[in-house]
Amino acid sequence: MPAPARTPRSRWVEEGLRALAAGGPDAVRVDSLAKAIGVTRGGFYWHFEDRGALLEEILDAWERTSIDEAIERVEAGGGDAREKLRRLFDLAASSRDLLKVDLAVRDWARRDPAVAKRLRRVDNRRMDYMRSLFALICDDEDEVEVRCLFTFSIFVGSHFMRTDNGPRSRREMLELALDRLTTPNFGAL
Amino acid sequence: MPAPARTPRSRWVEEGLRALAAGGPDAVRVDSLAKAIGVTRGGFYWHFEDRGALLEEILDAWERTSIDEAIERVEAGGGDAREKLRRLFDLAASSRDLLKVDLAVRDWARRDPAVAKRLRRVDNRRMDYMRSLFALICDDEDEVEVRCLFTFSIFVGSHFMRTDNGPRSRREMLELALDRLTTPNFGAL
DNA sequence: TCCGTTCCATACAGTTATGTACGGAACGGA
DNA sequence: TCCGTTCCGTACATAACTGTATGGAACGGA
Repeated sequence: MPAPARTPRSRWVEEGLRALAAGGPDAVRVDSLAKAIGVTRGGFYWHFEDRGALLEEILDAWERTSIDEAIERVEAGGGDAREKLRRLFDLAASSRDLLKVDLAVRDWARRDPAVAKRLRRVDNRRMDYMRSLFALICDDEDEVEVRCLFTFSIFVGSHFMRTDNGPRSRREMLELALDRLTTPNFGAL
Repeated sequence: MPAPARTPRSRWVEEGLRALAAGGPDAVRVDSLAKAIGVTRGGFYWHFEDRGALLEEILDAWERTSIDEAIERVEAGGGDAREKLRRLFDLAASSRDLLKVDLAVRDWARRDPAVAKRLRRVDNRRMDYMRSLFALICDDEDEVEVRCLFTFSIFVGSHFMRTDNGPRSRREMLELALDRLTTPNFGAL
């Protein structure tokens, strides 16, 4: 019967995610993954049709863990909408590796329509979830939308910005912004 | 005396910017630039030491045009702070090519410290300029900072997001957000 | 011990890129 | 017409990577 998997399929995907996070899709090279794992490319082509097939599976893995798991974990904690938003933000900021994959995929999506389609699916689900939370905090529909946009923008944008020391530190700024965003009807014009 | 430049140095930089915008730094290949221009690589190495030298000059060009020219153009239009912010936003959203270079540089900066340093310089100058404008609109210092963060985040983040049809269109959303941000003291908590 | 499954190493062919060397071609003055 | 500047084309050496083919090695049952 089956012999144990020494370097199973998942290992290549795992190492692929690491490479993607570190250097984008162009850094996902069969050669370097093999070197990182400590084997030659021999086994790779037993598992995968070609390099493209690996990239697909990498995206599959990212898509699964980045929506389902995330929302699940936030919901599991319970609490009101404000606490959940807090937790969502902390979660997004915490798991360093997953975040880097996320950013790499975002750039990748700019030039690959198939990747863009996947990202759209993921972002829409995240946005829907956020909308449902903000709707519990404020009544006005436009207000909800604007807060979603701000929140999502800060989450994504802040990692692509390189600004240092204005009057306040980055961390302080995010805190301040978050407080604003989770305060009921602060700006119902 | 000097013969006319048929494919001058600047031509390579220009085509390099185009490639960078389209596919990131990895897409800036001496070979493909030559093909795009319609010559062989022969002349390239007369102008540049190597591929790295070209990348440096590409970044130089981006740095020059993306701060100095931008701020200059916004200031040239005159008007009050609100109008200038409006114009700043329109400008940023309009020139498609420059924007794409900007986004490519942002991703690039995540893995190259030298690029990150340049981006920091640029972003700080932009942030300083925005801060000076928002300070004319609202008094509270924290308020100014939060608005800067929101504005910059939306500018950068919205191009890395892939969300469609919430209740309102993307364009409407940005309008709505901008109105909020340029309204004096809307949320002076 | 033998067998099937799972994987690894090695060798090879092909592609695409870099950088170097060098012989010119084109062009505008003098 | 000759010359210097500015480039272009070609050939060559090298490197990095992809994918294929093939012969096994390691391992756990039966």
